[in-house]
Parts: sequence; C-alpha cells; structure tokens
Amino acid sequence: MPATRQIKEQARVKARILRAARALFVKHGYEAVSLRRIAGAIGYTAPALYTHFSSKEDLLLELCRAEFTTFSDGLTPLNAIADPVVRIYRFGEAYVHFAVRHPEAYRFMFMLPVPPVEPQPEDLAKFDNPEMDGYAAHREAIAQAMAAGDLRAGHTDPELVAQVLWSGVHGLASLHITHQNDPCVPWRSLASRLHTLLLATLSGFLKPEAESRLRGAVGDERGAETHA
Amino acid sequence: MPATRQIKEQARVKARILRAARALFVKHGYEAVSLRRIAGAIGYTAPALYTHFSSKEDLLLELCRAEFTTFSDGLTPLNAIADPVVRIYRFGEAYVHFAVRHPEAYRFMFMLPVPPVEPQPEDLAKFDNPEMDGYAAHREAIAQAMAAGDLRAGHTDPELVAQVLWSGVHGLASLHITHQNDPCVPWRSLASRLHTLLLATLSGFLKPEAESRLRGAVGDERGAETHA
DNA sequence: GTCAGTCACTTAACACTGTAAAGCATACCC
DNA sequence: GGGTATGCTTTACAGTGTTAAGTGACTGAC
Repeated sequence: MPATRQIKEQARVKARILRAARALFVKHGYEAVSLRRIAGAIGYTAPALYTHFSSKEDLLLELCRAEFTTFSDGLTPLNAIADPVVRIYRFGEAYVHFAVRHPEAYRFMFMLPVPPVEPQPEDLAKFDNPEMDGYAAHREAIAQAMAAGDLRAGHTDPELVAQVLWSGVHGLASLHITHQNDPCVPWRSLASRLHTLLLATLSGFLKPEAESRLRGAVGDERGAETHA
Repeated sequence: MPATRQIKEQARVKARILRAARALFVKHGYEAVSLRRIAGAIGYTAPALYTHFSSKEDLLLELCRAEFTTFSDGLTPLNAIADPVVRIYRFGEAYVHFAVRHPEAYRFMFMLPVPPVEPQPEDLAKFDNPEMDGYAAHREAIAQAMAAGDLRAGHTDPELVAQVLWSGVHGLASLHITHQNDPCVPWRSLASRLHTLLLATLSGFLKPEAESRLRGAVGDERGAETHA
C-alpha cells in the first residue's frame, strides 16, 4: 500500500525540514535564517519547501505548534501538586525556565504579534483542556485556590487573576530574553527576580494563612535576594 | 555663516526622515516599511538616507532615542507625587498607557533584542538621572518607600524590587500588544488587568498600613474587576 | 568673479530575501 | 508497459539593505 507509505514519507520529510529549521533558529537566531538556508541544511533547494508548507510563515506556525506541545508537556507533571497555591508558584517557575532555555521558541510563541489566522481544529481540541493547555491548567489552579478560600476578598474571577499572573512571568521572561545584555540595567539574578516576583504577586492575592503555607513550601530564604 | 546653517539644514533633513519613518511605522507596522518607502515619503531615493544614517538599524536606534525622550517626558510630572507608594502606582499606569498608545514605539524600545552597541555619551548623561531616566525615577520612588518603612521586612534592595515591578507592567503591555487579538485568550479589560496587577504586586511588597494608604489614594472599587 | 572642492543627492548595481512558473525525472496506478 | 501524478530542480521576478560611481549645485578662496 504505497499510498499510505507515501503519506508517511511526506510526514518524515516535513519533520526533517522542521527539525533543520529549529536547529538553525536556535543556533543563529530567527532573523539570520532564510528558506534557502533551511533547505540547504537538508540538501534541498528553497522552492522544495513549498511542497510541504504554503509559506515561510506557515512553516513557522507549524514549528510554533510543536513548541507549544513540548511546553505543555513540561507543565503537565506539575498538575500532580496537591496544593493549588504551590502549584501556581511552580507553574510560574516552569514557565520562565522554559522561556530561558528555549528563547527562540519563546519568541515565536509569545513575543511576536499573533497572526490573524483561524485556529486549527486540532488546536481547539487541546484548548481549554487542563491536561494539554498550560494556560487552562494555570487558571484551573487559581480557581481551586479560590474555591478553597485562599484568596483575599474581592478576587472572584480566576481568568483575571490568571492573566495578571501570566503578565508577570511573561514580563520577566521576555525582558530577560531581550535585555539580558543591556548594559544600562544592573540586573539582579534571574532566580532572585523570579522568586521575588512570584512571592510578592501571590502574596498580594493570598490571605495570610495561604501565603505562609506557600512560603513554607517554596522557601523564604533571603538568599534569593543576593545581587549576583 | 553658511557652515553652521548647513548643519542646521542637515539636522532638519534628518528630522524629516525620522518623522516620515515614524509615521510609516505607526501606520503600516514595522515589517512593512522599507528604506525606499521612507525615502519616497519625503521625495528621496533610498541611498540618500545613507547620507544621514549609517544603516537602517542606526536610523531605528535614533528613532528609538527620540521615543525614549517623549516617554521620559510623560513620566516626569509624576515625580511631583509626594507619597512614593502612590507614585510607584502612577508610574506603572503611565508606563502601560504609553505602551498601548505607542505600540510600535514600545516594540522598538522594549520588545526587540537590544543591539550590542556602545551607549552614546548623551545617553549616559541622562542615565541614572531621575529627572530624565524613567527607570531611575521608578527605583528612586521605591527607595523612598523603603526609607519610609513602607515595605515588608526582607525587602532591602530597591533595584530588585524595581526590576520585579517593571517585569509586571512590561508583561502586561507587551502581551497586550502582541496578543490583544488572540481569539484563544478571553482577555479581561486592560484597565482591570492593570489595576489588579499593580494593586496585587504592590500589596505583596507593602506593609498593611502602606497598602491601605495606596488603596485609599487609587481607589479600591470592584468596578475594576468587570469583565468587559 | 571665477575656479576648485565639497556636499547632497541620483542612478546603477550587488547580494540577498520570499515566492511563482516551468521543466524534469522518478514512482505509482491501471 | 504507458499515462499520470508527485517531488524535486532550475529559472525567474519583485523586493530588500547596501555600496560605488556619477552629477549638479553651493561653498570658500584667490
């Protein structure tokens, strides 16, 4: 049955292109990678890529989808953390760590204007499923903390709180990626910024009891405030 | 004395180029603007721009410097606010408002990797001067709040607190710019996100007395939590 | 007042970019 | 085995940032 084998072969070539593209992006940065270069890396010429992708942006989108999957996969184990408040903290940590370890991927995913494109059906399947959608899992943890009465009075919208917390870690991650080497900013260590951000923001949302529960779980050592 | 008049004329042309470039950027977005287009907008051809700028990136940098000035100018009046805690809050507000009103400028300033370039002498003159450097003014306000005993125990580094608060507002602003129209995120209103972010993060840093002083000054109405 | 020189611009050209059209083999299906 | 579809190549086009050479006007000096 060569017809289906052909499809498999197509998928294999497509994966090879994506793998080559990804490697070039992390090695030389997004701006320095052209279609000819990607094609050359696997022994093809540039127009050959149009057999598998309708445009360069399409290729990028496909790559982005793959990155989202590995991103979500990294978050999934954290769902096992029982205390929702601690889980929120660990989500924030994992989020920033992913961004710092895969800066090019993170740029694609969260630092470029979202193209006005219709979401694919397979994306919508993952959407809002806490098992596969990191944002949904994060919001779910917040809703659980709310239900447990851990949040201060006045906070009744998990979505709003989720978006605010997301803003914080996204700001930390994206500033790190873009301005890490900016000589104008005497950056404190990423670890201390992350710890301080998460603890301060969560403290602002939490009741004192929940806050000290969190501090007990994640540590409250002043070592995080070292200036290295 | 035509020699000096010539210099004036040079500066005028340079300003005209920058103004045209800026207008095109805000109108069509960064990616859609080429040197030929900028030049054409003022009746020149592309290579003419090289008389005034050494490269496209140089032009962008110059534009960026100008934007920074208007950005700082908008922040300066806030230095008159006596209560440092309220001043920090207003800085955050003004920061996000600038970003939202000048998204293309903001992208240049804070969302692109900083080019590995030596800072110009005239930039260093502004640097660390709270009158002209928004970041320094922000940090100064934090230091004042610390000196006044408004912050919780354990926070002794104004720089670290400044960087954490900056992360928050930068995350809010940049996510708004890039993902405003993302159908996957049920965004709450920018105003409510901003209010919640600033209040929550500051609450995490402040002692209860200072926090309620802040809430009294900026309002604590639940109206900010509407979902519009 | 004229002549040389400088300066701001032009045109032409180069090496790229993403992408479309056309050509050409190979491998499949009947 | 012959017709056809597939997957690639070559060629080509319009556009990019940038450089080199050419041109005309204005400047400063004699």
